[in-house]
Amino acid sequence: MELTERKLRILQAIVSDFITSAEPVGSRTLSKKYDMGVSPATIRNEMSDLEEQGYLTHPHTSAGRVPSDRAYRLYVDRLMDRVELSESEKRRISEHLAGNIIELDRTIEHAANILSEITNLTSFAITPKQDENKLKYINILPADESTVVLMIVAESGKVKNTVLQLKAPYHEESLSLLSKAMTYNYRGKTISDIMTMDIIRNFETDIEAMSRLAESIMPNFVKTLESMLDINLYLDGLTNIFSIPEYNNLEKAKTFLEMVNRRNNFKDVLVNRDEGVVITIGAENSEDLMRDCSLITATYHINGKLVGKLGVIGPTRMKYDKVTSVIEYITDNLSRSFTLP
Amino acid sequence: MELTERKLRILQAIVSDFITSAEPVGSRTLSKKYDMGVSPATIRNEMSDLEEQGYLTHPHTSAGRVPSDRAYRLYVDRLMDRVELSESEKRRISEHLAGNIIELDRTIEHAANILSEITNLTSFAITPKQDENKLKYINILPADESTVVLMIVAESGKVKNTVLQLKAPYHEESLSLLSKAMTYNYRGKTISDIMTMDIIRNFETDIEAMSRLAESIMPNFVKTLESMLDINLYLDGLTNIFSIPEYNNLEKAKTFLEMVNRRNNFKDVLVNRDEGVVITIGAENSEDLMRDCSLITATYHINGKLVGKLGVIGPTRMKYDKVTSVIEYITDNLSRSFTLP
DNA sequence: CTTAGCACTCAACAAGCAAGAGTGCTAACA
DNA sequence: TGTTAGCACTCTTGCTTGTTGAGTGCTAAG
Repeated sequence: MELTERKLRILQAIVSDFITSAEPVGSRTLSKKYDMGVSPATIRNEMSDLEEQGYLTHPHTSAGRVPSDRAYRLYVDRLMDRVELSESEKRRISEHLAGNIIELDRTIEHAANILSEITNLTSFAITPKQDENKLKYINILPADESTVVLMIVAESGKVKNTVLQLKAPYHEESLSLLSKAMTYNYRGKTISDIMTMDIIRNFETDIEAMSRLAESIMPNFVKTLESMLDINLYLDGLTNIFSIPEYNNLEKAKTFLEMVNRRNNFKDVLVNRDEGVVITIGAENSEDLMRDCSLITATYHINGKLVGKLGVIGPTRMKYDKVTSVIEYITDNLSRSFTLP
Repeated sequence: MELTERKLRILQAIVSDFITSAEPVGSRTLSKKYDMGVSPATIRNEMSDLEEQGYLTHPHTSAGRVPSDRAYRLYVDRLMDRVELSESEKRRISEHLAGNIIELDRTIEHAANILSEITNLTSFAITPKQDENKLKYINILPADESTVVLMIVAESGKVKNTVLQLKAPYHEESLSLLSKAMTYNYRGKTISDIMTMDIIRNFETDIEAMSRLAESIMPNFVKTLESMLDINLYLDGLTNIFSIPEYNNLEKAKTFLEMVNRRNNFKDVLVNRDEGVVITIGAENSEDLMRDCSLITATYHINGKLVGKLGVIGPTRMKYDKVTSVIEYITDNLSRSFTLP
């Protein structure tokens, strides 16, 4: 039941032709454009076999053939070639990601940005899960008579701050004391540890002023920690779908946009994907709404540990070779710039 | 050329009917549904007059009448009634905006959120311009052997921080010295002053270690200030347009989404609008792409000064009365929660 | 096994037609 | 003078029908 050399060649021709033209491809076109050395009739016979084996489908009797998910899978696994990015593309990418400031979130946003521009698809990126991230220190700084800034710094370099409105004025010394006490207590613990264990309740101190301060700050400390756990999702190139023939009817465009806009749902899908480059084609996606889409993701690393993801979503007919190369190139770049020397 | 009482009543009926039905309204429907006390024929005569005066249009000979921009303008200025929000809506809004933590950006995002949910339109919000905002202090904190966190606090309570990767290790004392020196220099100055004037170049110090540190930090200080000036734009309910008949063809939906997605352009439009509740209808909008849309914005205040904006964009056929009330209610709430007691 | 030839199928487009909604006008009425 | 009924007219919408072109499947010959 293995495919012959010729069948493979025909299949490859059909897939690449359909990927660029979006039109069902017929036997005549095939034999002309790709000089296969055989006549259309022969190709028809072969195509008929391929259809029987589930690699091709037939929108209707008198239309050409269209690759099935299975054909794309074969194409991705065995037929497609690596694509080397052009110099100008490489330059564009590095320029977008450059900068000696490590601004994690912004850099990732830019990565999603450039990805959608180069691929003309809808791109996305998520920031790493932070739950294994350890706290480095906590700082509470004065801002106003009754306003303070709570600042939490994690070992990864992630910083989060919240402006807090206190009910009463405070003493600056209490602030720095409390900062030190909290840092002493929580340093080196992971964020999720702090959240799940009961250490927060047990935070007690004998110094009266500090204890009152702690009372109003602790709940917000927890909230801020919580928000540090949040995974950010960046989407870009949403309107690109309008130039893709697959979405040239309202119903489909709507479905697509609504699917991607269910951000939490979409985040979950991304979080649960494996590391490395992962391609899921059409019905291989577990989500019903994604059955007509292909998803390509790759992972980037921060200091070789924390893992975030980046990728594109689009119709099953997409330039798998090119897109994969771009995504890999970008995630490599990201990992490198997020790794301290 | 003043409109008679009856013409006004007819116009009001047409506008409200069309706003809910989205169908051209004919004379027969009008006299039946809104018992005007006159026959369809009479109404036809009146409608004919109204059309002559530019309040109504005619998609084609045998269709009902459709209100023009001018009719909506009249409706908004004179005919529409205030709408009181339901208790449950009020509750939903306050719940969304509640919280004793002042997290400016997040609260504003939530506001845009609830606005689109209640109105079923596309909503947006922008954060205030920060250029009149004065610096309160600057803090440079240690994070790693060669990493520091630069933190800038403005008088409004706005906080911004950047993680900086230094080329060489530093002394903690130099950090706190530099923080103090910078604070001393820039406190009380507005952000745009600092950026435009030359004070940055002139930042000099005799202490050797500090000066080297300052050299690598100053450029990033400027960048961070720059990013503080950035106005954030939050959009929500984009996919709502798919349930609006006006956008039930691909071309229009595409145009709409692309217009809103040109974020910088859209930001500019918003920034340049007047304070208070502003309604612009169809061709009243200066932007070409917005000629088919109406825009309603209102302003909220932070501590009675800094001004941000919130609003919706949708087809000219929208529930002006309801939407205006919701927007006003939300901005009032925002202003109140952003004002320290 | 490959190929030429031919009948067959189906989508897409255009043209024609009927039904329905709504108007504009005219003439009669209060 | 304002209001109304009646009627012809217009235009959209949906339906049907016919035509064209692309492409297939099958058969028989090379």
